[in-house]
Amino acid sequence: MGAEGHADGTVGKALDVLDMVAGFGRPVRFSDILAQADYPKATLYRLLQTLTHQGMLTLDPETGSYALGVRLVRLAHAAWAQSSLAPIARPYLDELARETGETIHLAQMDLGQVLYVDKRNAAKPVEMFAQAGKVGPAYCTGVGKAMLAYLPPEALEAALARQSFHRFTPHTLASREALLAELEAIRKRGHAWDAEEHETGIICCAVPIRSRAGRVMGALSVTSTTARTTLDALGAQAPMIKDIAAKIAAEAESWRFPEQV
Amino acid sequence: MGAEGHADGTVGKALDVLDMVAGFGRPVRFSDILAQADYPKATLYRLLQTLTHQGMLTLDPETGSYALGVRLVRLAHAAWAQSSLAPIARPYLDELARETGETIHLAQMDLGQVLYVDKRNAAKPVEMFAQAGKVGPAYCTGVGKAMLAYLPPEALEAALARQSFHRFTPHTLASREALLAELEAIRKRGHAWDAEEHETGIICCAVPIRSRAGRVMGALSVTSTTARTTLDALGAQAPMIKDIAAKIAAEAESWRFPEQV
DNA sequence: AGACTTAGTTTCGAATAGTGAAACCAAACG
DNA sequence: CGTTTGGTTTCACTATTCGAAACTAAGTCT
Repeated sequence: MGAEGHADGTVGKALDVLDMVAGFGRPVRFSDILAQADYPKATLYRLLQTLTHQGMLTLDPETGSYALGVRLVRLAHAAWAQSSLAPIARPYLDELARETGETIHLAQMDLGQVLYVDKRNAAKPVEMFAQAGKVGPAYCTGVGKAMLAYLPPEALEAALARQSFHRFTPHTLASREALLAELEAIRKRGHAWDAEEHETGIICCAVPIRSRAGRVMGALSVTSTTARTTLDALGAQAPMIKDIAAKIAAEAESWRFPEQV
Repeated sequence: MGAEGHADGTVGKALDVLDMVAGFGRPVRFSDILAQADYPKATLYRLLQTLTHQGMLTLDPETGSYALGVRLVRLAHAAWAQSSLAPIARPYLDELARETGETIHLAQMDLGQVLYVDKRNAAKPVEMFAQAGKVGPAYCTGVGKAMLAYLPPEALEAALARQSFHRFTPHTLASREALLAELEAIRKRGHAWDAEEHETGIICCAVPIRSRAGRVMGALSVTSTTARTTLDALGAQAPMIKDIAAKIAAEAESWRFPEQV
């Protein structure tokens, strides 16, 4: 029915609105949202009221503008702590950052997009969640390709359908075919490159984090610049990165079973 | 109708379930949730299905257990980045941590409870979100009392109604009257103490962060131990803490107006 | 001041979406 | 092989939600 995303039920609509408010990145007034959403005035009004009443949004009575509520932050804490990967990977990321002196990314797949879950920055020791939580494209980032390469066919298909294939740089793989060929190469090689495909001057080496059963749980990458190093030099570190990815995977898996309370 | 919390509409119920899953702090199976929630089987099932379909939950097909979804992490990132206080306060917290060498907390009020939004730890430079996002009681923490003291009457009443007044230590103010008297003292003094009221050996000095109009936006605290310092010594730093709180408030406020896009 | 937008809130009958007891299916158990 | 446990589906009933339209409260303009 709806032109876009099939928001099922009231809950879907409410979450849709929530995303919308989040998308603005600043407090928004009723009419701002009304313009963007194609829900009728009264409906939107009720939706906003419900969300506010539930603490997912807050309405500043002075300016009459909505912002994301604290309940989300609370939920988020749980989500992050629970997301099998992030808390477990923490010490390993620290280690990897220390060893390499480069920027480290930990990412997961989210509907064809890359969601950065944690990050270590060469300069600023532990800078997380100010950057982590962001989303990026899958087809032109190291972590994205590393995950795509090991996705089961149906999931890959679903993910591919959501790629924009925008050409960010001259090196961007801007077609489905080019990407598929690259994914094949990644599987052969065992790790993915980002050869300035997303941003000029930025290169990285990424490996998937996979469960023993082969399920892709996330990806880990070491990022640097062409000014500082080369792909080959980064590649020399691939075995170490893979090793750490394996450790994270192992620990993440062994976490599930002893949950008998 | 419902014995407990008045969850209005389907959205309320869905969010309720979400909280529930978050509360477990680990992947949970259908029946775990069913036991906890008092929704009928079929209803809960549909709710979970919707949430999963929406990406707020993920269902691990292997173990058949639900966990919080990535969409939540994405939303949370936005919530944190947008929560007028947290991102602005970042550099100030760093500064305060450097100056005092103690643990710093930034908190907001969430339905009568204290929600820790950011944290600096004396030992580990920047440890956030692993601790931040947690909630704690308001009546027996420094930040909690600092905020309560400056809440408008109705909000204070609502918050008080939600305090458990559990006696954590011999110093806990375990009654409404004792707390009200203390709040009065805090207003006189301009800052709040935590004199081992929540945990033995832990003391802190907290100040509210208030808008020019007087609205309580959050609170800031410096925490230490009785082994290392005394309340009086902490009190000597109160002016500096207040100063920083004022700076954060000012910057947070000046953020709203230039939003004309 | 009076007329005319603009922004947000409320109403109310019709339509839809949510409800939940009960039936059902599939494993695991004894 | 009958039974329990854990999860999914059905379906008639009804409470919720829908959304056009009416309404209120500020601004603006002339």
